[in-house]
Amino acid sequence: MTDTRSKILSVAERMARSGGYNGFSFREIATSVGIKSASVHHHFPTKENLTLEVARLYEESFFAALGEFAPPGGTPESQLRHYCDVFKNAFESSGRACLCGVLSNEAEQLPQSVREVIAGFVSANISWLEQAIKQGSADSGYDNAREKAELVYCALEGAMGVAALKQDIGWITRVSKHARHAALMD
Amino acid sequence: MTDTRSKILSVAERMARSGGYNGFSFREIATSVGIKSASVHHHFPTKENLTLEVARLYEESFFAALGEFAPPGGTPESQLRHYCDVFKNAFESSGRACLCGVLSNEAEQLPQSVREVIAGFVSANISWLEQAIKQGSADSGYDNAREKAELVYCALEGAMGVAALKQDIGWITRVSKHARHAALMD
DNA sequence: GATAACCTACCTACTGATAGGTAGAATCCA
DNA sequence: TGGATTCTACCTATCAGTAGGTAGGTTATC
Repeated sequence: MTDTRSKILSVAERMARSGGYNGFSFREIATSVGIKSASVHHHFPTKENLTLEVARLYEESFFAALGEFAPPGGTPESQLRHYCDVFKNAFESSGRACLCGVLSNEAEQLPQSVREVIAGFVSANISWLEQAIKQGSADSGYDNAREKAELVYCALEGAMGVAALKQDIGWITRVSKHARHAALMD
Repeated sequence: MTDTRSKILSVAERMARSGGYNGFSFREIATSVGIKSASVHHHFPTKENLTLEVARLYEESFFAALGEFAPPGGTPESQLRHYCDVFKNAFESSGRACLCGVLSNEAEQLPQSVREVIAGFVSANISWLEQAIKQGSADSGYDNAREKAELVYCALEGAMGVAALKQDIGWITRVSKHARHAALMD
């Protein structure tokens, strides 16, 4: 709502994507925003609270970019291309991996509420992809759509990690291409 | 060498795989081993030092399980299956993701030396896979071997993350199957 | 005059790291 | 052989710095 509030969320997202849950602090966020850490607590009482909000907004804007449902007009090809581009853009605009991918790798030490949001993000992605792959094929032409959706999602999350490590978007481009191909062939 | 030293390394690996670089501390390790944190510093002067050793040993034992080079006798099919099984076993025996996958997602905040070891792990994996996919095909039957290797690696790292998040090995099984299929088709 | 947004000042707990010491085993040398 | 020395593996105690979080005061806005 407030300008400060959204600045906090934006800085927190950036920091969480670069170092995970344990990789950011109220003090760092405060410094970056230009306020004191106590003021961050005014907007978000606890770290769990803040992280939850960051994760929810991330998912929201991710699916806003994606379109809540796969647009009914497109071919599976065009939809998968669109899906991969959302990931690619997420990396391109930040040089960082997917927030949910990063947090997944700390799952064991995450507050349960955060873990649940992350798990929801994964499920929503798989559903979107499954629908996109199935679309327009009443026949059994695209079998195993759900498993193929899992492949595409996992491949992209993995590629985001490597791309962030090597600071090379090529990994996303190449892995996207082959993952799409795999999802649509048989 | 010493029993204590290897206990420290073992505990550190477990903790790093469950929470990343910022997810473990000298004190936690010490408590788990049954000594004091100063004694951990006796064996490993700095955290960078300790993490470096953990990462090197992880890579070493990973490739020991894999076989330094793809065994010349096997078919690409059998070799890829073997590769996927190494990942699957790594999850099965610990319920945790790949150390290098976890650390990749903190790359930005990692000491450079550690980042380099992780990057080396990725490269070694791609080389192994590329060789396995190419093997026995002097013709152009297996084109784009390197890019397919990247797909397999990224898919598996992604699947390890989701499997750890959901505590469900099925993700690794299913993604492995489709990634292998994608790498060998065309 | 409320309410929101921010501050100073502080707390407890924990971080990686260091200083300095001790018990005991190994090594050296007359 | 036996005393002196050195090394290993740990210890206690402490450091400065940072973590998340809180109490209570100030300022600005409606």
